[in-house]
Amino acid sequence: MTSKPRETRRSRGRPRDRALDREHVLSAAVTLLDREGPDALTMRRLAAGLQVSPMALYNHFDSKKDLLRSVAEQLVGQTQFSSGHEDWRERIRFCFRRLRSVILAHPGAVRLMESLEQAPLAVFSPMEVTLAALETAGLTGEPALRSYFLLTNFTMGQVSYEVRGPFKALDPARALASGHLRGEGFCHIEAAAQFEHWDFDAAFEFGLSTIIAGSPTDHALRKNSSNLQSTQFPIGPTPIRFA
Amino acid sequence: MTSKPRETRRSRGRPRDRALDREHVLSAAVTLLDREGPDALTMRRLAAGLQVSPMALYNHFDSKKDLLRSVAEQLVGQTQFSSGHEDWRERIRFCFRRLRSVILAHPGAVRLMESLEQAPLAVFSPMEVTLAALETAGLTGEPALRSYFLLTNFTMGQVSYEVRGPFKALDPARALASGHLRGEGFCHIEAAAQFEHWDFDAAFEFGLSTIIAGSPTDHALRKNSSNLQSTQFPIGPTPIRFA
DNA sequence: ACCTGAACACCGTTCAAGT
DNA sequence: ACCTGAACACCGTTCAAGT
Repeated sequence: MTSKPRETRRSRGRPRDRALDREHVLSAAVTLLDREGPDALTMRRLAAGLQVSPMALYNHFDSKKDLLRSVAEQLVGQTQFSSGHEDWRERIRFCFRRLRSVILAHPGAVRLMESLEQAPLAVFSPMEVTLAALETAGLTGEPALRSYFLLTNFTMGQVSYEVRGPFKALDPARALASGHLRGEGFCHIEAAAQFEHWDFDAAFEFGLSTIIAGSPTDHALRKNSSNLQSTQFPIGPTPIRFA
Repeated sequence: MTSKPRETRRSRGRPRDRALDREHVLSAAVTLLDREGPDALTMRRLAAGLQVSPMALYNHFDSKKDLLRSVAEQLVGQTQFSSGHEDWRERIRFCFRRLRSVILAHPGAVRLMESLEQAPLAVFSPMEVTLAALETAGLTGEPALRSYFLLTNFTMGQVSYEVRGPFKALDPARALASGHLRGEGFCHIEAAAQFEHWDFDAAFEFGLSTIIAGSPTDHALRKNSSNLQSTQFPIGPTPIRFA
């Protein structure tokens, strides 16, 4: 796993080639997560991959929780959420497209992040970018926080849904078998199930646009939503895709 | 744990008072989840609470996964998402307020549901209600699905954030210590941290209203968003609270 | 300071056995 | 048909010991 030889390049005489350091452990953890999923990311298997005793990890991390949080931290912490777009709307779109992209690039990271009870600090970077963008649009204080809240919760919710494979459970036969949809039937769901290919990118862009258009900015308050028609549907540039 | 004596009341002679049935196990699982959280919900502890061998549970559930999914199923399956409101907007609000409420009433259910790889069938009940409501507003097909998607992802995202205690990690000192917010500083977050009481109910209602107002219904398309000002901010009736 | 091996208290689940 | 106890292959983590 990550056979990078780890040249010990600081102060050549003494430091004793230690087998581990945080960075090395974290990169091994990410590749383990990517290859075998979040359930495989255990202290013992990670240590085995590093050819080290399980207890060696505890010299660099307080606990498994600490390690998992650090993995999440590293993933979102190394991505750039700010951009130079003039339009504050584009800055917000860029930010959340990036957030979605990092996580989709590491599908196991979704369940990992959901399992954390403390969010990693790095998630505050998108928050800062968004609040700054909204401020230039004249939106501050609690209303701005609510818009940020709406954006981030929608994004994380969609990504979570997306990574799980959305309609895996949408088999009408299964739905029929259970008695849960008794009252209202489920004819609309049956109709919906016919969309066999669901365009997540478009759904995501729709969500962003809807939320941005719905933010009570100065602009929106003064001109009585003159550009509603144009900001509601535009799909914009295609979202960032990872290689 | 749930000392209900379980009168065996069907066909009095024969059926042998079996120690367990699905319903009994599930109710014990819910109380265990509520009292000690999702991590405590193990097969062994659940069995111990029921004074039964761990393996006895496997006569009623295929696996732990099956049991956990059934717990989620029971929680959201027993709530009524449809209502008789005339306004389709109110029907949608009612539906998602209910969804939020059930889950908030069992905070451990958030991590539980996030840990499932297959969603329980019962989550399709809100879907059916929403698609039906949107249809009366003239919205069908893929646009309707997108609006549903936006609503449910926002709701689940907010609930998840809400249950975790949102600003637990928003200590500016911690944020300063890490180098992650180097580029842009984090003055906006610092300002935001001053809101020491965050109104989740209001944030949720704002989200619902924004999404509903942003749905491209017949109505919105014909009248050029005449009621935008009034539908964007209204908080509406107070959300459902559980006893 | 960093790593190890043995040990402890837990997991989910298989299996053979009981009724 | 339903339940049990013993056993297996795993966990995270403590601890005493090595260098």
